[in-house]
Amino acid sequence: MRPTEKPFTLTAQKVSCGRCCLRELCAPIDVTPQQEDLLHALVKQQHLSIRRGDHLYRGGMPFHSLFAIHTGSFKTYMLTDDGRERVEGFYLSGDMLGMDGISGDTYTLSAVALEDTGICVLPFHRLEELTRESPVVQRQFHRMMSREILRDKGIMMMLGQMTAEERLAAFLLNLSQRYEARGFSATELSLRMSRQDIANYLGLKPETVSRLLSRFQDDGIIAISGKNVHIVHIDRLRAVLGFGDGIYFDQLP
Amino acid sequence: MRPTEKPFTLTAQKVSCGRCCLRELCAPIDVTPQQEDLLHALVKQQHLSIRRGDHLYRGGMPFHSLFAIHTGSFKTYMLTDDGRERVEGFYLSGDMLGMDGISGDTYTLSAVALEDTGICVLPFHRLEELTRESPVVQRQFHRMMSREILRDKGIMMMLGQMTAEERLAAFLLNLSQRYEARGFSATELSLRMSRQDIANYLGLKPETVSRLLSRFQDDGIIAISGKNVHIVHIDRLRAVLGFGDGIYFDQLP
DNA sequence: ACAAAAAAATGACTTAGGTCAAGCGGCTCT
DNA sequence: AGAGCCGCTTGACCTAAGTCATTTTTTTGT
Repeated sequence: MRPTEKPFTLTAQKVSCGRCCLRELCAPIDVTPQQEDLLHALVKQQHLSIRRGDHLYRGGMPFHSLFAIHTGSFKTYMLTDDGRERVEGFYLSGDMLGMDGISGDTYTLSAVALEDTGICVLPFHRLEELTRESPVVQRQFHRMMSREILRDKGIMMMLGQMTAEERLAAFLLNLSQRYEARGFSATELSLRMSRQDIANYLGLKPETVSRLLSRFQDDGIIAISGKNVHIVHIDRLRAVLGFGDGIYFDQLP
Repeated sequence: MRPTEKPFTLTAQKVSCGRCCLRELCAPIDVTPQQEDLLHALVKQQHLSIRRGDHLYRGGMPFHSLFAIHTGSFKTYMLTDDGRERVEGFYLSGDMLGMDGISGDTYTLSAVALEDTGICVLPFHRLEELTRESPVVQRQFHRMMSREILRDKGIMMMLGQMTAEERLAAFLLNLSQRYEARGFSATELSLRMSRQDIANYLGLKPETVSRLLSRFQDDGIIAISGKNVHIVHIDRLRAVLGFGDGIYFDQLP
């Protein structure tokens, strides 16, 4: 079932970890420089490079750490009993991975790199220690977990009541928003994931995603060239959702 | 849009709170009696009685507490921009409510009682204090939040790739499992929520839910009488999902 | 740089579930 | 207790999205 590939190893490396990889924990509030130093000390200890197609973790592996994405992007998925996969989300630089592992002793999802990536390892027991010492860091960590819950509620909303067209529009707008928050263009998207993955994530079939992308292009809303999507009329894309603006189905910063 | 009803007030009452209402925090592990006392001291402070149809909290209200359901059941929902509601979940005695409020300063969902209920209030800042003092309680709280995340991933899975028939079977089996975990019959379910709510939760239309319940009954799998469902052949209900047993789409204990 | 393989696009047709409409029955309220 | 209302059920029909099949494009490995 699982493709053979090199086993999961913690390849410690000397990679400088900018503050971006702690966006979720530090931002958006008043972590004092001192506390920030603590966080950076924590995260600076271990770094990993995960190549495109390799796994950061797999469902069933013992849980020990959370991971902050320094560069690159991941998809997470869950395996069904009959071996098919269900894509649960796409994570970009600054996002935190691994929270699905906290409740048990093992990770529940699997995380696979969509491109060559650099990630920071946060040993969970160290993070817990730190949150016991600093109420501010504690609160920030709790916010982070709660945000993941909200994110999921948003996706449930989408899967529960949006049409295929609305889902795809919401997906593109969400990506646009997140790219923008990272300082990239909000209208020039580079889709790192396959149409298959997009379809799976949105609860659709690849053919439907293909058709809809073509339709959006024919309507002049977007221009596609392979993995690159140019959003020509972001307002018309918003209009597909039937309301002006706001947050779509996934509020990750 | 919102029906007028008595405003949200913290009607402190003298209700004895059995340990059941802290299932999520204490169970299943080794909280020492001492720590358990701390938790109970925390939770014993405030109790609420919420009548059927009344709200425990509403999206937009300032966040201050988590709530443990002592008796009764709730549904949570989110309002869409155009005022329709999306049912996010059903919560039974022992379940924890309000985690959607942690990430912001306000609750995001709304929680409405499906019957007359008794709930315990856990002021969040007190809970955070407590988790700073006790690593065991801290870990347990983190597990609880992570379990909520997993629960949502499970629902996403359902909404993303199950047929209507599978969703309804999963819903019934999930309820059965949770009733059983609370010491009730696994085969005699009393549905506290409307067909509308079930449909909305499952991403279906009420007519479809009705038809499927009738079909399950015609097939002899269940026997329905209004809100009461008797599961006649739980194995055949499991077979609808295409695999033997296990956990369905929602692992709340 | 080329060939093979995988991914994506497109068309024809099917179907699960939605929509609309009508009748039934069990609660709620006075 | 009885009237009225709302929620539930059921039927007939429709449509959005899925399925299957074919072609085109992109990616990958030598």
